[in-house]
Amino acid sequence: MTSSRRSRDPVLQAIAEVFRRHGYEGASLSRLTAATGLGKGSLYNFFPDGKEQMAAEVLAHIQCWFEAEIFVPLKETEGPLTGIESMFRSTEQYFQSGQRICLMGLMALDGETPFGTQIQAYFSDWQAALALAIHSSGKLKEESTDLAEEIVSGIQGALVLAHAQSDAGIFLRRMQSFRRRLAFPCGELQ
Amino acid sequence: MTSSRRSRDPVLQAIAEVFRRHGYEGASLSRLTAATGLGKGSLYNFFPDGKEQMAAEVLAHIQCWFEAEIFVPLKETEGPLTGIESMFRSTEQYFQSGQRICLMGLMALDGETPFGTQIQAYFSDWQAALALAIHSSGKLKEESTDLAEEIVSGIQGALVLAHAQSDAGIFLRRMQSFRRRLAFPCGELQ
DNA sequence: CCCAATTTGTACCGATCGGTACAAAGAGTC
DNA sequence: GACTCTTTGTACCGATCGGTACAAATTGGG
Repeated sequence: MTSSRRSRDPVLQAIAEVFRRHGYEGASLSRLTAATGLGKGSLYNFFPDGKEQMAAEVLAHIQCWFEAEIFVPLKETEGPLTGIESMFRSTEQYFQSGQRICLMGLMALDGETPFGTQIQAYFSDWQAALALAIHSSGKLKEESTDLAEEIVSGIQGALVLAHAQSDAGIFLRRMQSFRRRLAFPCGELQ
Repeated sequence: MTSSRRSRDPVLQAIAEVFRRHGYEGASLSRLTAATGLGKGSLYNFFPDGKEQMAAEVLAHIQCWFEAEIFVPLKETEGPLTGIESMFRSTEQYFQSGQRICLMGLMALDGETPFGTQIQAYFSDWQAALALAIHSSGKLKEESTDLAEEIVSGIQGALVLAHAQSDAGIFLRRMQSFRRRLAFPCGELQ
């Protein structure tokens, strides 16, 4: 039991990578067994409900990671910009400077999956936490939610474009642009 | 022969919708026959090379549409903002105010498809045309390409977020935000 | 060391995958 | 109406799909 908990994490990460590369329908059991190094027997021992459970747990794992590493710092850090800057840094690191894809975004586009609510929660949590941080950095409430929407969606778009062009620079440039946008004290630019 | 050309377009559109909803791997022949109303025989008569040819022609069709309806107006319209505003309007219409997904963006994320160059061309054509229009509206060259990158990627992100939240308002709000961003005369906001 | 519980590999299931073969049906031409 | 040429439906192909059954191997606690 303890060993199952111990080994669950790397397995989940390998599975996540398969979903990222092939989408939900493209993540076949043969690819999943190859990526994890586990046979079907082990895989169905860990995830009795099959592919759907694997995807659900991967998404929950991702949500958890972002909650701990990004949303909480956004909401709790006292210094107004330190939480936001830590978000940018963690985001750049997580997405490997734009070379890695956001599984939540991919599954959102894929549609027809039973994970709509998980995906919805991920994005609204992110936007809410960021809006709060921006607001507490001195901007108006309205402008803060608008900027948060712009940045959260902008990150997704930057990942799409960076992957389409195989150019991680696009992602990093967009992130710098968001930083610049937040650095200005007030709302004179809308 | 003439009838084959005549009926090819609506068939392509039905196929495109299947790819949009299910991705490349999820677009099974059974779904494609159901969506087009054609049997396998007819489908392979139109597209002898099967699914790959269907996807390639769908992407080419999309590229063509954008070229004619968006990129050319962007490059040719004399009035600086009329071309850009027409892009926003056509984009909103094409993506049905954010309820429809960008197949190019989806395929870009899906990866592992043999359409990388087509997707790359689509996005770089769009960005180049938009950058030129922005530049000719009076902004600096550098700022123009940056703004074009921001807007093209921002549109993709807006589509992702709008679909994730099932809220077309997100897409329309982002588009309005881009309009505002371009309305300001110069680059004092960076 | 033994025993119970877990973990693993393998064989197998029906269904569906993308794709082919081919004969019947239509359509246009003379 | 006989002749092509295209379009269509149907049956079929091997491969792979997601998932199950189950016995062998492994593991951990006593």
